[in-house]
Amino acid sequence: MQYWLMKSEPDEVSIDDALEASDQTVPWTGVRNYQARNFMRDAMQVGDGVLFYHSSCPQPGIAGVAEVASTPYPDDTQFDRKSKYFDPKATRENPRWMLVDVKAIRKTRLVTLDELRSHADLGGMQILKRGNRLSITPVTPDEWRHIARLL
DNA sequence: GCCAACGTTGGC
DNA sequence: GCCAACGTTGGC
Repeated sequence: MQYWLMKSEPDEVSIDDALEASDQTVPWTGVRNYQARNFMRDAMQVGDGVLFYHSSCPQPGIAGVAEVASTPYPDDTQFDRKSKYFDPKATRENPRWMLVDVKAIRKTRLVTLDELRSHADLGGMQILKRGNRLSITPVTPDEWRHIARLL
């Protein structure tokens, strides 16, 4: 069992959108970074805990709790010419981008970046590091427990 | 909209 | 394999 923080732009998929989806589950489409892909493809297990993070919005922060709900499979948007996530170098035989399904468990109060920064125990979180851009990052069990108490 | 940080691309 | 140029991310 591992823990993860996954960023989503609420304009695209918010925690509310995920909760309203069928089975409260959404495919985590659009990741086009190899490190983030590798986490989904190689490291995630069904049932892993997920902090659902809202980014690129007026109030960035942790907005909900979710879990990994599938094994990895190809991200369909890479094959769709009309999608902004289309990748001309990807083929069905040789997909480049893999994803997992994420099942929303519950919406939480918004734990903002400022609040996260105010907790010394969370100082090591990747999301708080300068220049961090990775949309999926591992969360340690200690960080998970600490954040769970804030929610 | 700005811009620092960082990933990717491609010429060499 | 280096590295400059370019593109993207994401908080502010």
